[in-house]
Amino acid sequence: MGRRADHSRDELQKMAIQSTRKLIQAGGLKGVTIRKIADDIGYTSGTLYQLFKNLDALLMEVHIETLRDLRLSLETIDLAGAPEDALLRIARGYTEFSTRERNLWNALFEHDWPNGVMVSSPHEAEVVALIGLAAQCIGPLLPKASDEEIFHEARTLWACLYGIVSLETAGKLSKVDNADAILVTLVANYLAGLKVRQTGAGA
Amino acid sequence: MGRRADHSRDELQKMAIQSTRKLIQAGGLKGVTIRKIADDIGYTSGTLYQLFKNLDALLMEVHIETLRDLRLSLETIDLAGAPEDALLRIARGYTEFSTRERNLWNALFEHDWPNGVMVSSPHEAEVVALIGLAAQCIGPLLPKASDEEIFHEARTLWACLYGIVSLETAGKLSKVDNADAILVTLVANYLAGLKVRQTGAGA
DNA sequence: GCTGGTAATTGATCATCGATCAATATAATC
DNA sequence: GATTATATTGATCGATGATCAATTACCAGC
Repeated sequence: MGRRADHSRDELQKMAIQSTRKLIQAGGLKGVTIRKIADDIGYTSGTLYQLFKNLDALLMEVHIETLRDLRLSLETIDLAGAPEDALLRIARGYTEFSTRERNLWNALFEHDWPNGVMVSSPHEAEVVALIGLAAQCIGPLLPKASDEEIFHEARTLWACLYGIVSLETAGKLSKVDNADAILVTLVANYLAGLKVRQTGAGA
Repeated sequence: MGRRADHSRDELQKMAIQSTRKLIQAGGLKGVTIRKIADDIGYTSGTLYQLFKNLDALLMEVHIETLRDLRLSLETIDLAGAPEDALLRIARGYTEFSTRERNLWNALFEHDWPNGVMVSSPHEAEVVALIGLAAQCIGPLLPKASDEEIFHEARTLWACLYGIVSLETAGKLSKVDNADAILVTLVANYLAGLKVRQTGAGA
Protein backbone atom coordinates (compact mmCIF):
# COMPACT_ATOMS: atom_id res chain seq x y z
CA MET A 1 0.00 0.00 0.00
CA GLY A 2 1.24 3.45 -0.79
CA ARG A 3 0.19 6.85 0.33
CA ARG A 4 -3.13 7.13 2.12
CA ALA A 5 -5.32 10.15 2.72
CA ASP A 6 -6.76 8.73 5.94
CA HIS A 7 -4.81 10.92 8.33
CA SER A 8 -2.52 13.89 8.25
CA ARG A 9 0.96 13.67 9.66
CA ASP A 10 -0.12 15.56 12.77
CA GLU A 11 -3.09 13.29 13.25
CA LEU A 12 -0.89 10.25 12.93
CA GLN A 13 1.51 11.56 15.54
CA LYS A 14 -1.32 12.28 17.95
CA MET A 15 -2.79 8.84 17.32
CA ALA A 16 0.55 7.19 17.99
CA ILE A 17 1.09 9.14 21.19
CA GLN A 18 -2.36 8.29 22.50
CA SER A 19 -1.94 4.66 21.57
CA THR A 20 1.39 4.53 23.36
CA ARG A 21 -0.17 6.18 26.38
CA LYS A 22 -2.92 3.59 26.39
CA LEU A 23 -0.43 0.76 26.16
CA ILE A 24 1.60 2.13 29.09
CA GLN A 25 -1.54 2.51 31.16
CA ALA A 26 -2.49 -1.07 30.42
CA GLY A 27 0.82 -2.82 30.86
CA GLY A 28 3.54 -0.43 31.91
CA LEU A 29 6.61 0.47 29.91
CA LYS A 30 7.47 -3.08 29.06
CA GLY A 31 4.03 -3.57 27.55
CA VAL A 32 4.91 -1.11 24.81
CA THR A 33 6.26 -2.32 21.50
CA ILE A 34 6.51 -0.64 18.14
CA ARG A 35 4.40 -3.34 16.57
CA LYS A 36 1.59 -3.01 19.10
CA ILE A 37 1.42 0.72 18.55
CA ALA A 38 1.41 0.24 14.80
CA ASP A 39 -1.34 -2.36 15.01
CA ASP A 40 -3.39 -0.15 17.27
CA ILE A 41 -3.40 2.81 14.91
CA GLY A 42 -3.85 0.63 11.87
CA TYR A 43 -0.46 1.24 10.33
CA THR A 44 2.82 -0.66 10.25
CA SER A 45 6.02 -0.23 12.17
CA GLY A 46 7.87 1.47 9.36
CA THR A 47 5.45 4.38 9.36
CA LEU A 48 6.18 5.11 13.01
CA TYR A 49 9.81 5.69 12.20
CA GLN A 50 8.80 8.39 9.78
CA LEU A 51 6.82 10.12 12.54
CA PHE A 52 9.35 9.74 15.35
CA LYS A 53 13.08 9.25 15.40
CA ASN A 54 12.72 6.15 17.52
CA LEU A 55 10.65 4.65 20.31
CA ASP A 56 12.37 6.81 22.91
CA ALA A 57 11.24 9.99 21.17
CA LEU A 58 7.69 8.69 21.09
CA LEU A 59 7.80 7.81 24.76
CA MET A 60 9.12 11.26 25.56
CA GLU A 61 5.97 12.77 24.06
CA VAL A 62 3.89 10.64 26.39
CA HIS A 63 6.04 11.69 29.35
CA ILE A 64 5.51 15.35 28.56
CA GLU A 65 1.77 14.76 28.45
CA THR A 66 1.92 12.94 31.77
CA LEU A 67 3.79 15.78 33.41
CA ARG A 68 1.35 18.27 31.98
CA ASP A 69 -1.61 16.31 33.31
CA LEU A 70 0.03 16.10 36.71
CA ARG A 71 0.65 19.83 36.73
CA LEU A 72 -2.89 20.64 35.62
CA SER A 73 -4.20 18.38 38.33
CA LEU A 74 -2.09 20.04 41.02
CA GLU A 75 -2.88 23.51 39.78
CA THR A 76 -6.51 23.04 40.78
CA ILE A 77 -5.46 22.74 44.41
CA ASP A 78 -6.07 25.73 46.64
CA LEU A 79 -2.80 27.02 48.07
CA ALA A 80 -4.40 29.39 50.54
CA GLY A 81 -4.30 28.85 54.28
CA ALA A 82 -1.50 27.51 56.43
CA PRO A 83 1.59 26.53 54.42
CA GLU A 84 1.68 23.14 56.14
CA ASP A 85 -1.83 22.36 54.99
CA ALA A 86 -1.27 23.68 51.49
CA LEU A 87 1.92 21.68 51.08
CA LEU A 88 0.23 18.56 52.37
CA ARG A 89 -2.57 19.05 49.89
CA ILE A 90 -0.05 19.37 47.09
CA ALA A 91 1.82 16.31 48.27
CA ARG A 92 -1.37 14.31 48.50
CA GLY A 93 -2.39 15.50 45.07
CA TYR A 94 0.91 14.17 43.86
CA THR A 95 0.44 10.75 45.43
CA GLU A 96 -3.17 10.66 44.30
CA PHE A 97 -2.09 11.23 40.71
CA SER A 98 0.76 8.75 40.80
CA THR A 99 -1.55 6.16 42.30
CA ARG A 100 -4.31 6.76 39.82
CA GLU A 101 -1.91 6.85 36.87
CA ARG A 102 0.61 4.49 38.37
CA ASN A 103 1.93 3.09 35.11
CA LEU A 104 2.22 6.44 33.40
CA TRP A 105 4.00 7.90 36.39
CA ASN A 106 6.33 4.94 36.75
CA ALA A 107 7.21 5.21 33.09
CA LEU A 108 8.55 8.71 33.73
CA PHE A 109 11.39 7.25 35.75
CA GLU A 110 11.67 3.60 34.75
CA HIS A 111 12.62 4.73 31.32
CA ASP A 112 16.39 4.76 31.01
CA TRP A 113 17.60 7.02 28.29
CA PRO A 114 20.30 5.96 25.88
CA ASN A 115 22.52 8.99 26.38
CA GLY A 116 22.24 8.69 30.13
CA VAL A 117 20.54 12.01 30.59
CA MET A 118 17.38 12.96 28.84
CA VAL A 119 17.06 16.32 27.22
CA SER A 120 13.76 17.89 26.34
CA SER A 121 12.88 21.50 26.97
CA PRO A 122 9.14 20.93 27.44
CA HIS A 123 9.92 18.16 29.87
CA GLU A 124 12.22 20.34 31.93
CA ALA A 125 9.77 23.22 31.86
CA GLU A 126 7.02 21.04 33.29
CA VAL A 127 9.25 19.87 36.11
CA VAL A 128 10.19 23.45 36.98
CA ALA A 129 6.50 24.40 37.04
CA LEU A 130 5.73 21.51 39.35
CA ILE A 131 8.46 22.43 41.80
CA GLY A 132 7.21 25.99 41.59
CA LEU A 133 3.96 24.87 43.18
CA ALA A 134 5.82 23.61 46.22
CA ALA A 135 7.78 26.86 46.27
CA GLN A 136 4.55 28.82 46.38
CA CYS A 137 3.47 26.81 49.40
CA ILE A 138 6.56 27.34 51.49
CA GLY A 139 7.34 30.86 50.34
CA PRO A 140 5.29 32.50 53.10
CA LEU A 141 7.30 30.55 55.67
CA LEU A 142 10.51 32.16 54.47
CA PRO A 143 9.90 35.88 54.21
CA LYS A 144 13.58 36.70 54.34
CA ALA A 145 14.73 34.10 51.85
CA SER A 146 15.59 34.77 48.23
CA ASP A 147 13.73 33.09 45.41
CA GLU A 148 16.71 30.85 44.86
CA GLU A 149 16.69 29.73 48.47
CA ILE A 150 12.96 29.06 48.39
CA PHE A 151 13.32 27.07 45.21
CA HIS A 152 16.15 25.11 46.76
CA GLU A 153 13.90 24.12 49.65
CA ALA A 154 11.10 23.25 47.25
CA ARG A 155 13.42 21.12 45.18
CA THR A 156 14.54 19.29 48.27
CA LEU A 157 10.96 18.55 49.23
CA TRP A 158 10.19 17.49 45.72
CA ALA A 159 13.04 15.01 45.64
CA CYS A 160 11.85 13.54 48.94
CA LEU A 161 8.33 13.32 47.65
CA TYR A 162 9.57 11.50 44.61
CA GLY A 163 11.46 9.03 46.75
CA ILE A 164 8.44 8.22 48.86
CA VAL A 165 6.07 7.78 45.95
CA SER A 166 8.62 5.86 43.94
CA LEU A 167 9.26 3.33 46.66
CA GLU A 168 5.56 3.05 47.33
CA THR A 169 4.53 2.32 43.75
CA ALA A 170 7.38 -0.14 43.44
CA GLY A 171 6.09 -1.95 46.49
CA LYS A 172 9.34 -1.28 48.28
CA LEU A 173 7.89 0.57 51.23
CA SER A 174 6.98 -1.20 54.40
CA LYS A 175 3.59 -2.81 54.84
CA VAL A 176 3.09 -1.02 58.14
CA ASP A 177 4.02 2.41 56.80
CA ASN A 178 2.00 3.47 53.82
CA ALA A 179 2.99 6.37 51.65
CA ASP A 180 0.56 8.77 53.24
CA ALA A 181 1.82 8.21 56.77
CA ILE A 182 5.38 8.80 55.63
CA LEU A 183 4.27 11.83 53.69
CA VAL A 184 2.62 13.39 56.70
CA THR A 185 5.72 12.76 58.78
CA LEU A 186 7.97 14.35 56.20
CA VAL A 187 5.91 17.48 55.72
CA ALA A 188 5.39 17.96 59.45
CA ASN A 189 9.04 17.56 60.36
CA TYR A 190 10.42 19.44 57.39
CA LEU A 191 8.22 22.48 57.77
CA ALA A 192 8.61 22.55 61.53
CA GLY A 193 12.34 22.55 60.93
CA LEU A 194 12.07 25.28 58.33
CA LYS A 195 10.21 27.49 60.75
CA VAL A 196 12.52 27.04 63.68
CA ARG A 197 15.61 27.55 61.54
CA GLN A 198 14.11 30.61 59.92
CA THR A 199 13.47 32.26 63.27
CA GLY A 200 17.08 31.66 64.22
CA ALA A 201 16.24 29.25 67.02
CA GLY A 202 17.49 26.28 65.02
CA ALA A 203 19.99 23.62 65.98
CA MET B 1 31.31 -30.59 24.62
CA GLY B 2 29.85 -32.51 27.54
CA ARG B 3 30.49 -32.42 31.24
CA ARG B 4 33.58 -30.60 32.37
CA ALA B 5 35.43 -30.79 35.65
CA ASP B 6 36.71 -27.23 35.45
CA HIS B 7 34.44 -25.74 38.08
CA SER B 8 31.98 -26.86 40.67
CA ARG B 9 28.40 -25.70 40.54
CA ASP B 10 29.04 -23.23 43.37
CA GLU B 11 32.11 -21.89 41.66
CA LEU B 12 30.17 -21.40 38.46
CA GLN B 13 27.44 -19.51 40.25
CA LYS B 14 29.95 -17.23 41.92
CA MET B 15 31.72 -16.68 38.62
CA ALA B 16 28.46 -15.80 36.91
CA ILE B 17 27.47 -13.38 39.67
CA GLN B 18 30.83 -11.62 39.58
CA SER B 19 30.75 -11.45 35.83
CA THR B 20 27.29 -9.94 35.91
CA ARG B 21 28.41 -7.47 38.52
CA LYS B 22 31.32 -6.46 36.34
CA LEU B 23 29.06 -5.99 33.33
CA ILE B 24 26.68 -3.79 35.30
CA GLN B 25 29.57 -1.70 36.57
CA ALA B 26 30.83 -1.25 33.04
CA GLY B 27 27.62 -0.56 31.19
CA GLY B 28 24.65 -0.49 33.52
CA LEU B 29 21.74 -2.86 33.50
CA LYS B 30 21.22 -2.63 29.79
CA GLY B 31 24.80 -3.69 29.20
CA VAL B 32 24.04 -7.08 30.64
CA THR B 33 23.12 -9.95 28.37
CA ILE B 34 23.06 -13.67 28.97
CA ARG B 35 25.50 -14.21 26.15
CA LYS B 36 28.02 -11.70 27.46
CA ILE B 37 27.99 -13.34 30.86
CA ALA B 38 28.41 -16.75 29.29
CA ASP B 39 31.29 -15.56 27.14
CA ASP B 40 32.95 -13.94 30.11
CA ILE B 41 32.99 -17.08 32.22
CA GLY B 42 33.90 -19.29 29.30
CA TYR B 43 30.64 -21.18 29.08
CA THR B 44 27.53 -20.90 26.94
CA SER B 45 24.14 -19.42 27.60
CA GLY B 46 22.45 -22.74 28.21
CA THR B 47 24.64 -23.44 31.22
CA LEU B 48 23.51 -20.25 32.93
CA TYR B 49 19.94 -21.48 32.91
CA GLN B 50 21.01 -24.52 34.84
CA LEU B 51 22.56 -22.30 37.49
CA PHE B 52 19.80 -19.69 37.72
CA LYS B 53 16.14 -19.79 36.91
CA ASN B 54 16.51 -16.80 34.64
CA LEU B 55 18.37 -13.53 34.24
CA ASP B 56 16.25 -11.86 36.90
CA ALA B 57 17.32 -14.39 39.50
CA LEU B 58 20.95 -13.82 38.59
CA LEU B 59 20.54 -10.07 38.84
CA MET B 60 18.90 -10.46 42.24
CA GLU B 61 22.08 -12.11 43.51
CA VAL B 62 24.06 -9.10 42.38
CA HIS B 63 21.57 -6.77 44.04
CA ILE B 64 21.90 -8.58 47.35
CA GLU B 65 25.67 -8.25 47.11
CA THR B 66 25.34 -4.56 46.34
CA LEU B 67 23.12 -3.98 49.35
CA ARG B 68 25.52 -5.94 51.53
CA ASP B 69 28.46 -3.86 50.33
CA LEU B 70 26.53 -0.69 50.99
CA ARG B 71 25.64 -1.84 54.47
CA LEU B 72 29.20 -2.89 55.26
CA SER B 73 30.41 0.46 54.03
CA LEU B 74 27.95 2.38 56.19
CA GLU B 75 28.62 0.20 59.22
CA THR B 76 32.16 1.53 59.38
CA ILE B 77 30.80 5.00 60.08
CA ASP B 78 31.01 6.26 63.64
CA LEU B 79 27.54 7.03 64.97
CA ALA B 80 28.73 8.78 68.11
CA GLY B 81 28.35 12.49 68.66
CA ALA B 82 25.47 14.74 67.77
CA PRO B 83 22.66 12.93 65.95
CA GLU B 84 22.63 15.58 63.24
CA ASP B 85 26.28 14.94 62.47
CA ALA B 86 25.94 11.19 62.64
CA LEU B 87 22.96 11.18 60.33
CA LEU B 88 24.71 13.46 57.90
CA ARG B 89 27.71 11.13 57.90
CA ILE B 90 25.42 8.20 57.16
CA ALA B 91 23.65 10.12 54.43
CA ARG B 92 26.94 11.14 52.87
CA GLY B 93 28.20 7.60 53.11
CA TYR B 94 25.11 6.63 51.18
CA THR B 95 25.67 9.18 48.44
CA GLU B 96 29.35 8.37 48.35
CA PHE B 97 28.58 4.72 47.73
CA SER B 98 25.92 5.35 45.13
CA THR B 99 28.23 7.74 43.33
CA ARG B 100 31.19 5.40 43.43
CA GLU B 101 29.08 2.39 42.40
CA ARG B 102 26.60 4.35 40.38
CA ASN B 103 25.69 1.60 37.95
CA LEU B 104 25.33 -1.06 40.60
CA TRP B 105 23.19 1.21 42.72
CA ASN B 106 21.04 2.27 39.78
CA ALA B 107 20.50 -1.34 38.88
CA LEU B 108 18.87 -1.88 42.27
CA PHE B 109 15.95 0.26 41.21
CA GLU B 110 16.03 0.40 37.41
CA HIS B 111 15.33 -3.26 37.34
CA ASP B 112 11.60 -3.82 36.95
CA TRP B 113 10.50 -7.18 38.18
CA PRO B 114 8.13 -9.34 36.19
CA ASN B 115 5.67 -9.94 39.02
CA GLY B 116 5.58 -6.26 39.88
CA VAL B 117 6.99 -6.71 43.35
CA MET B 118 10.25 -8.42 44.04
CA VAL B 119 10.47 -10.93 46.83
CA SER B 120 13.73 -12.02 48.35
CA SER B 121 14.32 -12.45 52.04
CA PRO B 122 18.02 -11.58 51.98
CA HIS B 123 17.19 -8.48 50.00
CA GLU B 124 14.57 -7.33 52.48
CA ALA B 125 16.82 -8.09 55.43
CA GLU B 126 19.55 -5.90 54.02
CA VAL B 127 17.17 -3.01 53.55
CA VAL B 128 15.92 -3.34 57.11
CA ALA B 129 19.49 -3.32 58.38
CA LEU B 130 20.23 -0.18 56.39
CA ILE B 131 17.23 1.68 57.73
CA GLY B 132 18.25 0.49 61.19
CA LEU B 133 21.41 2.56 60.87
CA ALA B 134 19.39 5.70 60.39
CA ALA B 135 17.21 4.66 63.31
CA GLN B 136 20.28 4.40 65.51
CA CYS B 137 21.22 7.94 64.57
CA ILE B 138 17.93 9.57 65.40
CA GLY B 139 17.02 7.37 68.36
CA PRO B 140 18.70 9.66 70.90
CA LEU B 141 16.61 12.55 69.61
CA LEU B 142 13.40 10.73 70.50
CA PRO B 143 13.80 9.41 74.05
CA LYS B 144 10.07 9.04 74.53
CA ALA B 145 9.33 7.37 71.20
CA SER B 146 8.75 3.68 70.70
CA ASP B 147 10.96 1.59 68.47
CA GLU B 148 8.20 1.54 65.89
CA GLU B 149 7.97 5.32 65.89
CA ILE B 150 11.72 5.68 65.57
CA PHE B 151 11.79 3.22 62.72
CA HIS B 152 8.98 5.09 61.04
CA GLU B 153 11.02 8.29 61.15
CA ALA B 154 14.06 6.44 59.87
CA ARG B 155 12.08 4.94 57.03
CA THR B 156 10.82 8.37 56.09
CA LEU B 157 14.35 9.74 56.00
CA TRP B 158 15.51 6.74 54.02
CA ALA B 159 12.84 7.22 51.39
CA CYS B 160 13.82 10.88 51.05
CA LEU B 161 17.45 9.95 50.78
CA TYR B 162 16.61 7.51 48.07
CA GLY B 163 14.70 10.16 46.16
CA ILE B 164 17.57 12.60 46.27
CA VAL B 165 20.22 10.12 45.23
CA SER B 166 18.01 8.60 42.59
CA LEU B 167 17.28 11.88 40.87
CA GLU B 168 20.93 12.86 41.15
CA THR B 169 22.35 9.74 39.53
CA ALA B 170 19.68 9.93 36.84
CA GLY B 171 20.81 13.46 36.09
CA LYS B 172 17.37 14.76 36.95
CA LEU B 173 18.41 17.15 39.69
CA SER B 174 19.15 20.74 39.01
CA LYS B 175 22.56 21.87 37.89
CA VAL B 176 22.65 24.50 40.60
CA ASP B 177 21.63 22.18 43.41
CA ASN B 178 23.83 19.15 43.76
CA ALA B 179 22.85 16.17 45.82
CA ASP B 180 24.98 17.16 48.78
CA ALA B 181 23.43 20.60 49.13
CA ILE B 182 19.96 19.11 49.05
CA LEU B 183 21.03 16.42 51.48
CA VAL B 184 22.29 18.95 53.99
CA THR B 185 19.08 20.91 53.71
CA LEU B 186 16.97 17.82 54.26
CA VAL B 187 18.86 16.59 57.31
CA ALA B 188 18.99 20.02 58.89
CA ASN B 189 15.30 20.76 58.44
CA TYR B 190 14.08 17.30 59.24
CA LEU B 191 16.03 16.90 62.45
CA ALA B 192 15.29 20.43 63.59
CA GLY B 193 11.64 19.61 63.07
CA LEU B 194 11.96 16.34 64.92
CA LYS B 195 13.44 18.11 67.91
CA VAL B 196 10.90 20.86 68.14
CA ARG B 197 7.99 18.48 67.70
CA GLN B 198 9.43 16.12 70.29
CA THR B 199 9.62 18.85 72.90
CA GLY B 200 5.99 19.69 72.29
CA ALA B 201 6.71 23.13 70.88
CA GLY B 202 5.93 22.08 67.34
CA ALA B 203 3.32 23.38 64.95
C1' DG C 1 -8.99 12.99 -17.59
C1' DC C 2 -4.65 11.58 -18.30
C1' DT C 3 0.23 11.33 -16.97
C1' DG C 4 4.55 11.87 -14.52
C1' DG C 5 6.65 12.94 -10.31
C1' DT C 6 6.53 12.93 -5.44
C1' DA C 7 5.85 11.06 -1.10
C1' DA C 8 3.77 7.85 2.10
C1' DT C 9 3.34 3.10 3.38
C1' DT C 10 4.56 -1.45 3.43
C1' DG C 11 6.76 -5.67 4.65
C1' DA C 12 10.74 -8.26 4.24
C1' DT C 13 14.95 -8.15 6.58
C1' DC C 14 18.78 -7.64 10.08
C1' DA C 15 21.01 -8.18 14.37
C1' DT C 16 19.99 -9.08 18.93
C1' DC C 17 17.51 -10.49 22.92
C1' DG C 18 15.94 -14.22 26.74
C1' DA C 19 14.82 -18.75 26.89
C1' DT C 20 14.30 -23.85 25.68
C1' DC C 21 15.77 -28.48 24.66
C1' DA C 22 17.47 -32.52 22.09
C1' DA C 23 21.95 -34.08 21.21
C1' DT C 24 26.36 -34.98 22.88
C1' DA C 25 30.49 -35.72 25.31
C1' DT C 26 32.47 -36.21 29.61
C1' DA C 27 32.61 -37.67 34.49
C1' DA C 28 31.18 -40.96 37.94
C1' DT C 29 29.99 -45.59 39.32
C1' DC C 30 30.42 -50.32 39.45
C1' DG D 1 36.16 -51.25 30.66
C1' DA D 2 31.19 -50.81 30.25
C1' DT D 3 27.26 -48.37 31.76
C1' DT D 4 24.79 -44.83 33.77
C1' DA D 5 24.14 -40.14 34.88
C1' DT D 6 24.65 -35.34 33.97
C1' DA D 7 26.89 -31.13 32.59
C1' DT D 8 27.39 -28.58 28.47
C1' DT D 9 26.53 -27.27 24.03
C1' DG D 10 24.55 -24.96 20.17
C1' DA D 11 20.80 -24.85 17.19
C1' DT D 12 16.46 -22.98 17.58
C1' DC D 13 12.21 -20.19 18.80
C1' DG D 14 9.50 -16.10 19.16
C1' DA D 15 9.91 -11.35 19.82
C1' DT D 16 12.33 -7.02 19.95
C1' DG D 17 13.87 -2.12 17.68
C1' DA D 18 15.33 -0.49 13.59
C1' DT D 19 16.31 -0.03 8.39
C1' DC D 20 15.27 0.35 3.55
C1' DA D 21 14.14 -1.03 -1.24
C1' DA D 22 9.91 -1.73 -3.43
C1' DT D 23 5.40 -0.52 -4.07
C1' DT D 24 1.42 2.21 -4.42
C1' DA D 25 -1.52 6.01 -3.93
C1' DC D 26 -2.01 10.92 -4.11
C1' DC D 27 -1.22 15.43 -6.47
C1' DA D 28 0.13 18.90 -9.87
C1' DG D 29 0.43 20.17 -14.63
C1' DC D 30 -1.54 20.02 -18.77
